[in-house]
Amino acid sequence: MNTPSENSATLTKRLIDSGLRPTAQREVVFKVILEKRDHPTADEIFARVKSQMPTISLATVYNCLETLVQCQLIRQVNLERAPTRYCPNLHQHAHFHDETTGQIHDIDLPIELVAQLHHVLPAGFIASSVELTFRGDAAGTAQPTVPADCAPTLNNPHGTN
Amino acid sequence: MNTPSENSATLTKRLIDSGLRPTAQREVVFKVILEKRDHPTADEIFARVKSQMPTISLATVYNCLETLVQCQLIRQVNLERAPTRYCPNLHQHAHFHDETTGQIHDIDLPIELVAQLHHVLPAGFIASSVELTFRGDAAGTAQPTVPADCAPTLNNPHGTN
DNA sequence: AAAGAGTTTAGAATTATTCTAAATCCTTGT
DNA sequence: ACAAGGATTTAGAATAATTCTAAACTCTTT
Repeated sequence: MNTPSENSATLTKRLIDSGLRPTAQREVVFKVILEKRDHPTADEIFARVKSQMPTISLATVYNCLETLVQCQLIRQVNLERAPTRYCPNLHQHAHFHDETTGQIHDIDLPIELVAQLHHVLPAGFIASSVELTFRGDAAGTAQPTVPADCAPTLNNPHGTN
Repeated sequence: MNTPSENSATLTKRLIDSGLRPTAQREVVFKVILEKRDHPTADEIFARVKSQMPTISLATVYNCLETLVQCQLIRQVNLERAPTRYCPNLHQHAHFHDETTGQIHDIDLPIELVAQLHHVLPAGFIASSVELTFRGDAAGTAQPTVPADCAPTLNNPHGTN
């Protein structure tokens, strides 16, 4: 488990390593994404951030998100015909999109399976990332698969479970 | 291999089975998607269709695409922050998005692997579909992985290879 | 041939995202 | 401390993709 100030320190380090500046806007955007382990859209993030920093603009939120994705602090998730969502879970995992509730669940992926996935690629194809999305119904499941208290974090990228 | 008229017959059957009407617009949209084994956007499809049916509207193309997806005659593919693409290949397969050229390649998926993917789902999660997308570089590869002449078709849904 | 459902059409509306140019904020050299 | 210069933020305009709307059209059935 890591504290907000540890996350903030990591953010600062990553930004500086990439030749970028640690700004209050980048920090608060990152913070609200980590606070809640869901998959918010840019607009949702904008709404959450505004309560803490009422003067921030939507364009800045988009800029910050782009920066955070670049620095590999968050990932981008796209579902069919829906606004882009952002995911703080950097652990290798799949997404399950519940078509009934619209909820997105993180699904753990065994490392061996990920390796196997890469083996399906013909010679010459080098994948830098894989995205696996299931669509269907999660019968009676309202809880996230990865509870917040053992979820992967910056300083513990693979989680405690 | 199947002929255009066989495809058209299948389309008609599927539509009628779903209580929908086989219309000239639906037929021509389906036809242009099958003609070229790529992953066109709605706009690209609109452009191709217009040469054969100049009066068709973009809204109709969107309507037809929705219908075809519903009838499981084509699939929808979404890449990050990019317009939706449509795929005539119904064979279980992954997509490889070449970030250098922007091209999308179909990647064959062994049936066992697909089964394994479903096994990662916790109890209660029933997936009706899976989407697997790789992102990276396809060194020097300009040919599609599934050549058109043995690609899966309506009457031969798993292809000849 | 009238009724009624399904479909198409053009254009407006909406939504998500990116662009632009001016203002502001840091950092660094002096 | 202070000016220069690059990085960042801001508001609002612009763009792109998609969906909506309402009228017209077209089948099919009576």
